Amino acid sequence: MATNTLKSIRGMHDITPAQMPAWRRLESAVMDVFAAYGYDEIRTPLLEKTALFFKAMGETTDVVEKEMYSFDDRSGESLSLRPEGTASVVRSVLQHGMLYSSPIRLWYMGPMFRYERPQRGRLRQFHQVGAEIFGAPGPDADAELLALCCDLWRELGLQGVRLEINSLGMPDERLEFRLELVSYLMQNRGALDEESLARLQRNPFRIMDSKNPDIQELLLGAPELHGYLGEESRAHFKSLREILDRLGIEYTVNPRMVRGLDYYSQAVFEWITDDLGAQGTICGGGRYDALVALQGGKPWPGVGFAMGQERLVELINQQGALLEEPLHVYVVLVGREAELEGLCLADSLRREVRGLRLQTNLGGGSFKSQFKRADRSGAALALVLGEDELQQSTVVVKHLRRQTDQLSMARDQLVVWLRDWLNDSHTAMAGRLE
RNA sequence: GUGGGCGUAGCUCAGUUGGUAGAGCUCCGGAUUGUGAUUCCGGCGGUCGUGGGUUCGAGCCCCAUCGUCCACCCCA
Repeated sequence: MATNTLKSIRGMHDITPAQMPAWRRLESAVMDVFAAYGYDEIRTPLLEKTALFFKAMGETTDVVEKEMYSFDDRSGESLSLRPEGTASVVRSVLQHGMLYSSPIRLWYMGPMFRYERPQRGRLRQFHQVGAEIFGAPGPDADAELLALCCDLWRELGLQGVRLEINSLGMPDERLEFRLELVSYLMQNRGALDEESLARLQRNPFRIMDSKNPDIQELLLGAPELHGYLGEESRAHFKSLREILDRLGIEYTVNPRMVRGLDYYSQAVFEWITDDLGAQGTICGGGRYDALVALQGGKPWPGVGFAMGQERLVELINQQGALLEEPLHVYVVLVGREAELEGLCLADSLRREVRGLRLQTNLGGGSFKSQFKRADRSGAALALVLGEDELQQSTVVVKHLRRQTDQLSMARDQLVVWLRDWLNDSHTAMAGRLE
């Protein structure tokens, strides 16, 4: 590559044609599953006012504090590329008065941006699929989202994805716990590492899921959040667990799990895999009953999740089945007249044989080189149009993946022949999937 | 923001104690001119990430810088 060729921005990757089968597999499964649950799709702008994310996500979270792509537009207003989807969806739902018909179920998919140091499973432009339910305060809504995730994993053929859940309680319950936790940690501040000390004032909950073993040991003697939960919070969590048990969805309760965004309350959850290195959370979410009010609406219950598409795509490549859509037909055209005739033939075949994927040779070339391209194209069949065929008004059909004699047929028989062939290959495909 | 590994052809990599670059795959062409994926032959393709320094001489040593990967932090 030339030395001064421009490259893409750090942490922002092309999704190349070679990667598309896994992406399409994921996205078509996502659409199927959301359709099965009756969710409506929503798309919001990639840019929002910076203030939106400050309000929604909390000013001291790492994401808004140091990971946002923010800039002033030409009128001097601060805008940011969205670092997540929920804030925008809440904004949109309020702006368009959608809550009046609640409960509503929404899903979205698209790129998000965070200025982080890239590593495995973490990019600066990454993609999320998310869902939100507004206006359903009960644990049945939480459970529905988890069941939906479960269906998606099954649809994608993913193994070894486990569910961890926790309850963060209500804000006032958490506040009381926070005071006790901080005071416990202050008494043992000698045992804290530098990072934990820094978090002590600003975000003490994060100390709970520290990976430092010494800290984990210290926490064994610390107060437990669950002890501070009120009647309502405990009932919500208990009921959620009952529904999950009934649905046969396996989970473990992880009392140390906290989530990085300030707006969560009550039930939170993560779907985790061990097959992706350090960034093993492929889906995370929970309830955020305070968020709508935070953005200036009436208090309104909400619950949702977001999953990382890049992480899912990597899992699909490891263990899922890909959605291949190979070419059916490559048309070999030799000679000026055959090229013209062939373009017309291709045109009518695409129109008359529904679902046919057909490519014509471009740029001429010998029979030899055109067959080479036909082979590389992945097509199952080659149609050949040369001088001989032109004269006889025929076309040659050759199987590229099977050892059979090629056959020559009249041009007007081709449509019927191809329809039959396509039909047969579909039933053969279906047979293999059974 | 912190730590470590790595940057040589489009891809995967080799390059021995410093002596002015190689392989495999891919791509293009050919093996008596209408048939691919096997085989054989040939060809295209690199100022060795970039900029300095040491040296008669640097892909190799030193410094800086950028990129990339992995981990921390954080998160999906």
